[in-house]
Formats: sequence, C-alpha cells, structure tokens
Amino acid sequence: MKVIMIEDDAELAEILSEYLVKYGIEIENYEDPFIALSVLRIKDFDALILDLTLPGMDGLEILKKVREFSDIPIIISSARSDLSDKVLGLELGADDYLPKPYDPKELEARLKAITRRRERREDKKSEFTIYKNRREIYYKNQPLNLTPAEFEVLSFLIEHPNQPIDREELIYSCESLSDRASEKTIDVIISRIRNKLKEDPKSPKHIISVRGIGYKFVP
Amino acid sequence: MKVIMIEDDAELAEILSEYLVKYGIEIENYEDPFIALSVLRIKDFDALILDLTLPGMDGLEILKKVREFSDIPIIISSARSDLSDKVLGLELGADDYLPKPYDPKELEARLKAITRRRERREDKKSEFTIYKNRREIYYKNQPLNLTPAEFEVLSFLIEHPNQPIDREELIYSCESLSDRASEKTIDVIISRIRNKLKEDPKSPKHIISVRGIGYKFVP
DNA sequence: TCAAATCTTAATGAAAGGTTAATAAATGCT
DNA sequence: AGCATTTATTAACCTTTCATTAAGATTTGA
Repeated sequence: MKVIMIEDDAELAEILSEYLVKYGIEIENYEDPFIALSVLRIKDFDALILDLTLPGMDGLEILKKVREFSDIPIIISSARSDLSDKVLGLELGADDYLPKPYDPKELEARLKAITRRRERREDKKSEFTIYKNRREIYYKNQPLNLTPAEFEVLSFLIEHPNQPIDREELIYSCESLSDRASEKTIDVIISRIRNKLKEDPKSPKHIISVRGIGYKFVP
Repeated sequence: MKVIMIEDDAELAEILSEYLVKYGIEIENYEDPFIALSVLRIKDFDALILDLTLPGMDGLEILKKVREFSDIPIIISSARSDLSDKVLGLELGADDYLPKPYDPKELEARLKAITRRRERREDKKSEFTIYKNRREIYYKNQPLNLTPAEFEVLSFLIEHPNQPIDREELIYSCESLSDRASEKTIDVIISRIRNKLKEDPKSPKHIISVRGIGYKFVP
C-alpha cells in the first residue's frame, strides 16, 4: 500500500514511515502542500494523510483542492483538538480524523480500515458516486444534471441504502426544501430524479417507492 | 463474550470495562463512531452498546447506519432522559434501552438477557427474519413481497410466536388497518400471507388458525 | 348432521403514488 | 435595475394499489 502524506514535522513523518513500512505501508511525505498537490495529480496513492496544522496555510483548503480532482481516501490529523475542525473536515470530504498525538498503531488501523471500506465499495461497483463538495452525482460515469433539491434528496437516499425514508424526513434533511412544504413535493422531485436516471416508470431499479412510507434507494 | 461500545466518556468506558471483564465480558470501546462503524464491518461482536449523546453527531444516525448492514443486538444508553429517544431508538432497531447513569450490574444483566434471547433465536434457526427498519420479512432467505397490512400482521404474529392472537388485537395493533374494519378483513389478509408463504392450504405449517380466537404463528 | 367458523375469490372504492402544467420565488446575467 | 432563467411548490388529473366488503364454498366440531 502506498500512502502520500502532507506533514511539516519531518521527524514525525520519519517515525511513522519507519513504523508503517514494517506493515507493508509505504509513506511518501511532502512538507510543501503545493508540491504534494502536483504529485497527487500525477501518481496514484491508496490514501492521503493530511496534517491540518500546516504553517501559513489552512489544511482544510488543501482538502478542498484535493477533492476537486480526486476521490482518494483522506485521513486528516490535527494537533488542534478543535471539534469543529473534525466536523468541517469530514464534511469537506475527508474519510477519517486522527487527533495528534497518536499512536502509529492507530494510524495503521485506520489506514487498513479505510482501504478495506474502499475495497468493499468497489466490490459493489456502485454505479453511483456522490461528489458532495462539487454537488454532483455521477451515474454510470455520467454526471447527472440535478437541481439542488434533487441533489439533496438523492444524496440522502443513497447514503441510507435499502432503508425506506419517509417523506417528512427527506423534507427536514434537505436544506433546499422548506420545512412546511407539502409531502407531495417529494413525489414530484422523485419523479424528476427518476427521469434523469432514465428509470423504467413501470419498475424502477434504484428508487423504489415504499407505500405508506416514502422511498428507498437500492444500489 | 465480546462487546463493542461507542462511548465518548473514556472514564465511564474504563469503569464498565473493568467491571464486566470479571464476568467474562470483554469490551472494546471506540470514542469515534465512524471508526467503530468500520470495525463493526470487519470484526464480530456479540452486542453493541451505543451512547446516544455523542458530541457533534446523532447517535440515532449511527444506529441506523449499523442496521443497514448488521443484525447485532444493540443496547442504547443515553443521559437524555427523553422518552422519545427511547421510542425512536427501539423503532430504529435497538434491542434495549438503558438510561444513564446506570449500575454496571444493570448493564451486565441486560447483556446476558439479550444474548440469551439471541441464542434461543439461533437455536431455532428460524426461517423468518424481520427487518423492521427495511419493512421487509425474509422467509427462507427470500424477501416476501408484502403489502403494508400483510407486513404488519405477519410481524405481529412472528413477534408473539405460539400465542393465539385474536383478530381484534391484530386490527388494533396494525397501523394499516382501520380500527373499524370487520374481523373478516384479517381472514383475507391471512389468506394472502399464506399464499405468499406457499403454505399448504390443507395444513399450514406456520400460520395456524385457532378456532374461536384468531391465528398463531409457529416458527 | 348442522350450524358456526373459516377459507377463497372477486368486486370496489378510497387512498396513495405518478405525472404534467402552472405559478411564484429565487437566482443569474446584462 | 430589469430581464431571463431556474426551480421549488402547488394544483389537477390520471393510474395503481390494496384494504375492505360481500358472497359462496369448505371445514370444523359438537
């Protein structure tokens, strides 16, 4: 497994690198985030470990930039024990969060966990990919042209696969929907999403209506 | 017995862990729910103890996520003495509820009770599995295609095995049935369920009519 | 055997879901 | 600002689903 790391503390990077190599994990560290970005565009890695507390630059900005072109699993690590960092980081598309200081073991475990998760996802070969930061969803490698409400509804359904979600929950969890919108609104939005997915109206494959409840997403 | 725990109060986790290990219960605690989720996908546990009052994240969301892929017994614990949490939790598929603060003894008792229940269930190797959250019932590993009323009636019967349930009780406990529906309605629904179970009309194996009362489910 | 209970099928109507069009509010553009 | 575009929302209408009832056949048990 090859991992890229953005960490200005060269000593820490060295320690981790030495530890992880014993478990078959190779680390390539870059102290300069911009150089790291260029490398990321060219080479393939299994994960990125990103230090948030970089000097003179916001780690979250890097995270955003990476997510603009790559879907690589990202573990962010930070000395700031600020919880909002964590929340923000995960929202911006990070996969995991590791507060400093941490045991190299811990990092190893999370790397393994993340790549396993990734493999599982690839097993399924889901035809759906959500790019939350870009607000886009790809279906069969084609971007769907979704309105904000459509994007949010479909995202929510995809993130809760196989579970019937009732209309009320969809309304409340989607920012683009007014809290006092009628439940029929959901039906219309679903209808439009199905159209864009080119679902067969008689027997839709992915967005299934559950009578009396709402809708569920089936991968 | 191996138990996984999601609890951000490390001290409490430590106390419980020390207490329970004496009774042969091993606890693995994770303060980060996302990590816990990944671990759950990989390792096998006998139960999950889930703290609802996690910082910056809704414990109920975690519960839902777990139920998307696992059938593990879940005990939720919460400092919020909010009853709606309890109801919601149980509805989302939790097996038990434990309000904080609680005696470790209490936790031990519930763990034992739950795993006992589980073992009993596994003894029988029931051919029926109810996924309440998905509103699906599997019979011989095949999903039954049930209407809402059929699902509710069959669920109720399965959850009260070997007990004759009278028609009136079924009507009142099933949301999809009008309170003033005639009792004959039940007969029709039962007939349709039997069809979907491919029961032999002459001698049904699982849904038995009890003359003068109603029906009972025999696993 | 006979009356009551249960089973099964078919019919029906109310409720739920699907779709389209109209509208109004928000957004973007010049 | 003013015009054009987008889009959430509602209304209206159609289709489908399914609980419910009715009715007749079959079974049960005293």
